Amino acid sequence: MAATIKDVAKLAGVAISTVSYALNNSPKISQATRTKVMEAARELSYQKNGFASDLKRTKTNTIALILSDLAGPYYSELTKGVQEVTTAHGYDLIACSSQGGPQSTAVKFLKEKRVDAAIILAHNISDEVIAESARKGFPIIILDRHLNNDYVVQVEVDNFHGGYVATEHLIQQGSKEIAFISGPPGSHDSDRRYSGYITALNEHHLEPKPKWRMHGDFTREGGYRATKMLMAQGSLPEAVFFANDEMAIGGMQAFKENKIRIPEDISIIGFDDIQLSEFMSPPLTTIKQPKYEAGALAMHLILQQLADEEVNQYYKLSTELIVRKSVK
Amino acid sequence: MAATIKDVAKLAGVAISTVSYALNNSPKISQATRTKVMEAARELSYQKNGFASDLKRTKTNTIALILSDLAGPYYSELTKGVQEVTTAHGYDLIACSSQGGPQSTAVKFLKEKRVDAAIILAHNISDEVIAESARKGFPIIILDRHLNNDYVVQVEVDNFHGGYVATEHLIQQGSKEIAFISGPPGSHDSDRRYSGYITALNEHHLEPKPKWRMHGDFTREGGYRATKMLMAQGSLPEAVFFANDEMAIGGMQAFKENKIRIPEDISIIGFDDIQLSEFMSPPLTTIKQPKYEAGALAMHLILQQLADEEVNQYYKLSTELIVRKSVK
DNA sequence: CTGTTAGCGCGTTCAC
DNA sequence: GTGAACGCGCTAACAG
Repeated sequence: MAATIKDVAKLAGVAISTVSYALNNSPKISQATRTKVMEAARELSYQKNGFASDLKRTKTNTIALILSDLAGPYYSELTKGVQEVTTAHGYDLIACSSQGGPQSTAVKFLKEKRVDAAIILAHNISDEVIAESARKGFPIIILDRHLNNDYVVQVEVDNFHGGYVATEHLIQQGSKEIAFISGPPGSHDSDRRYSGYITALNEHHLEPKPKWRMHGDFTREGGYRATKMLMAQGSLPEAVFFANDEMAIGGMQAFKENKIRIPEDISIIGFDDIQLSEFMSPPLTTIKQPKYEAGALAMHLILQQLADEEVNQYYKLSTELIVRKSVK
Repeated sequence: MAATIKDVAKLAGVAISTVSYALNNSPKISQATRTKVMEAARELSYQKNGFASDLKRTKTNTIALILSDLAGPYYSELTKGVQEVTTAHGYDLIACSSQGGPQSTAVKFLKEKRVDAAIILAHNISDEVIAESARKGFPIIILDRHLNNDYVVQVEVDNFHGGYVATEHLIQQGSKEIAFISGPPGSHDSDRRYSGYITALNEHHLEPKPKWRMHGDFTREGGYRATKMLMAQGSLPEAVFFANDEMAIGGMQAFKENKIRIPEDISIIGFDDIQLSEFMSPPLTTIKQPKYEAGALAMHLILQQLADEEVNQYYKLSTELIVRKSVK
């Protein structure tokens, strides 16, 4: 059905290679021939098969942004950073999801050399898969974990410091009993934020209590459930540090249902500074991540590596406390 | 650097075709040989080149979801609908952006046969590009426009009826002077909503006034600017129908800055029911689109077409009025 | 100079 | 279980 280069050659009455040269603007071809070829191509509405040329060129010119869930509340600022740099340098960008584990689209693209590089922000992709895919000439940037691999570069937000600052802020504002709602088990980001929390408590000689630690999973429902469990314990902490904003929003919902007022009865702080935060009532105090910068940096690092330049293996970006109204 | 099937064949001491069969679990290969091959593959950490096999198979097994902006506030419910159906049927899904016009990743993937089908929700892709890409055996579903083409199927939300219901609701609640803030020029969705608005006005013998019509562009800033312009006219309408929620949110901001209270001083209604709407203060009354359903339906239609089944050329899904607190 | 021949990239699949 | 053609386009080397 669809026309191939062969058909165009036949119609134009020239050799296949001539068509290729003409269509790729090689100076070898005369204007007359070029026009003839173009016309034939138009007539057959010929479109080259992208795979065939990628195959030959062993270069796809496209970068994959791998997210745990395409539909998720993923970081649009980050995507914007990636996208802008990508486009500015003439590369193509595709986003794919790692849902489905080893069968996922993400894994397929990572392994089968379908892209020239990848940026990964997908906690549900295993370290092994990344390690297996990493190879010379195929830069991978990871945004959500540590991994020691020569071919993998890490761009990390300073989660530890963010967690520390959040907790410190709660303490400064007068809280002593501070709960922590974590992300999914094994989440590197959540763990680092927790470390910051613990460190801040320790510095102020406050004791971290196990009952003030609940597990969420970075979702709104998870935050809601964890908060309900917190309340079920009978006594309430003075403040809660949610490991991300989504969970904080779920928590606010839970508190509201139990007529617990924020910040009068309890202080709340989140992490991420997602768009919704400032629209909550009260607006959510949180830790802002430089997401746009992270995305842009990741993409820059890829470009440098594709250009065979040396880059460091590790980059850390700092966070910022955004004070709004959810902390007393 | 990277190992090819040839290397595996050499190491395993078998023919290239044998490796291919073994790796694809063909019954033609004995268990012993299969194991030998697998081992060689592992040793070389062989990964097939996805393009080569797609090329040969002339099938990619992947579907493209084309959005106007990967970073935009795109419809995550829609994506979820698409994603779930796609995954359930063993297809892969990639999302790409049409930013950059004819040079965009979206256009490249559409034209160069890099995917088996596409779902388009990207007002900045031209009808021509779609028409040029449409061909037998390459299903395209469009969610945001009309287009008469044998190879293109349309899934549309009933924008006309949504616009009608929104306006009707404002009228029922006592408004007579109703402004309409439109989307970007040429937006099919916006136009249909506008028609619904006009029809409702007419039915109630209310006259649409040009001064109550402003142009936004579906962004928050656009809604903000349009609203400022509306206010600059001196007199205010009793209600405003924003062609989407993002603009309504921008509008609310503008009203707030001018100390105009919602809904006491002016009623507001949006369109889309994006996540933020219910968190606004006051919560935004709006028209909900069945986005998940639209996505799932689009993907189902693709599967049917890939299976060579006949499908209709046009599907319409209905909208729903969500009453919250922004209308008096 | 213009345009052609031939081989390549890598994996799949048919005929033997 | 193997050899070889094939999918489609690119490009070095060569002939006109």
